[in-house]
Amino acid sequence: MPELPEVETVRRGLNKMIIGQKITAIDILYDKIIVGDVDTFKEQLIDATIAYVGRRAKYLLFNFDNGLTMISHLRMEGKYQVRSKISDFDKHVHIIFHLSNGEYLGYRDVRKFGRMQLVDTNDVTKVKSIALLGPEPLTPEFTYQSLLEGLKSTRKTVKATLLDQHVVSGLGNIYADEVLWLAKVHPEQPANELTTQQVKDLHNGINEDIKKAIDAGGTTIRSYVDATGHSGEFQFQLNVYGRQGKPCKRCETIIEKIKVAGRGTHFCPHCQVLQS
DNA sequence: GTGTATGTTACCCC
DNA sequence: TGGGGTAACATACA
Repeated sequence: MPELPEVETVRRGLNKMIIGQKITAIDILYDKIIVGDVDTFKEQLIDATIAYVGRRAKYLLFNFDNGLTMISHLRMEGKYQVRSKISDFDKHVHIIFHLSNGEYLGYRDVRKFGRMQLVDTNDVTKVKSIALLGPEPLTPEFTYQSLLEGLKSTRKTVKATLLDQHVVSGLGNIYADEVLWLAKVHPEQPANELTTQQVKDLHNGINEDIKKAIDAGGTTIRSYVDATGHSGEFQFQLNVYGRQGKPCKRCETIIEKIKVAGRGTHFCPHCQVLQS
């Protein structure tokens, strides 16, 4: 599913394909994707030109030359596609942007969970969902100290805390399991009980894993492809996610799968021991 | 038909 | 109150 590395890969693909294109028309086939008034959304984007696609955590930021930004979250299965004919889109494409070069940018979302919201570019950081995000990996703001403070402030399980976008943003279920394995931390360990060394290992592991995943173009587990239609390659480097029943790559103990914070959670019962 | 999958928000409850 | 748990969103697939 799209977590930070997948969204970053989509962003890069979009920037190669649609920069400088003007929106000439928009077809909205499923209203609930759009946050706010659908007609206003259309009116404000017609004749606007796409200047640059940015990103904050898992949010794509389509910046237009008229001072507006479209905040787009892919949630579980959202994806963007560029096609030369509308008939090239299937029934799961709910929003179609007509571009000035004659091509079409489609938003496909089987589950319809994704959302798009149009705001003034100057106000993007004031939008609640963006404003409350914690620092993201690979930025100067994501420090050992910031992670330590986020973990120390709660008795929630460390896994739930890593998934909490206010502590560190951009991680989802796959990378949360991966970094816990890297740092040898049990997913159900209360966040405020981690040792200094474990927090350091988590901080390093998050940065390194996210960087490797971006370099690999993200992880394709179920359906993820980037804006150019390519799969990611990081699934071949996963250490625990989806490996239940298989031997741990460090110690050969069989990887287990349990439920933590309502999510499927994979860990090595030998490397990742619950400490009391 | 049933259970499971994932991200985020809403909401109930102790 | 904070926070834990879970439903809801909508669909595909084993």
